[in-house]
Amino acid sequence: MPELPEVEIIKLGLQKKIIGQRIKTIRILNPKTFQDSNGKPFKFAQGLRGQKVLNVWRRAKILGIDLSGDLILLFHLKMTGQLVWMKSENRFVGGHPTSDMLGNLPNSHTRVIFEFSDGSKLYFNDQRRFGWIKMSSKLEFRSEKFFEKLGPEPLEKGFSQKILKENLLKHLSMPIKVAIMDQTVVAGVGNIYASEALFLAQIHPGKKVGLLSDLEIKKLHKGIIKSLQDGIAYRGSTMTHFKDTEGKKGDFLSHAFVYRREGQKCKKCKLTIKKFKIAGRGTYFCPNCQDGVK
DNA sequence: CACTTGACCTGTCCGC
DNA sequence: TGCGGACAGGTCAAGT
Repeated sequence: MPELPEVEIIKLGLQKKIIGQRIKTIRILNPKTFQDSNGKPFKFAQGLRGQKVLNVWRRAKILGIDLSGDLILLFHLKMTGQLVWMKSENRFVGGHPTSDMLGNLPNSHTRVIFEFSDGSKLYFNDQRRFGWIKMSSKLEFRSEKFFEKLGPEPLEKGFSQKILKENLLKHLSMPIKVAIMDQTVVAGVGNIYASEALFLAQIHPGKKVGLLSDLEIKKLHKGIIKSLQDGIAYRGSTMTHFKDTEGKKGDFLSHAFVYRREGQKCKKCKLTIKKFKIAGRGTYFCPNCQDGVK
């Protein structure tokens, strides 16, 4: 599920809910999900007990929680991960869950449960079990190369056209869609927002990086930023799994130009949206609006 | 070295 | 109704 906008929505939700709370208990229902910094299942999660949540942050598609006691938790939700927060007694904020929301938790996909000092709980659910939580000390974290290779944050000032071009030029023969999903080129773009950004930039997803003009890179830079901002504004993309911290779906896909719109009319030119595969991933585009591979 | 494919998992949907 | 295959937000390691 989650690309940059979805993780951002979760970050904003958690900041409001858990900063200042202390961890009371942690239940690990799937040992593989909870790992040390080397990816080995963690055996000493009880070290978390009593630690206070100091901050919640995001880098690329990774969510971080800074704790007292020199500890850091990192979360990667991969395809189907969810972080859903509830007040005590498994009740949603705002009352009974609507059809947009989850049923009661834990469910069969709940892998880890954190309980906080006020009785609220944070459920890490993950149908496919690709997602992980890593725990390390701040000291260990600082010396880690974990984030070193990541490209720039596209919604921060450091993401200039110039940087995008420099990073793209390392991958001249790659289809542009694959290149912008490469986390070392730009951080946080995944399969949905890659298709959307390329539509906004009017570039065919299969066009080789080396064939892009400066104007196209300029439009792509804008398109990446715009699609991600819209993703956040509509509170993320839900195909089936993405939920925010209150269990609500995101609405971005009903505003998408191309993603999952195969056979439907282009919102700009009214011709038909097409789908094909690039590097094994479903890719959507408008053959009329997006420049071909010449 | 640059790039592509398969593996990791579970669930759903579609065609036969 | 059942069964096999393709596919689904991501990222590695292994292979070409």
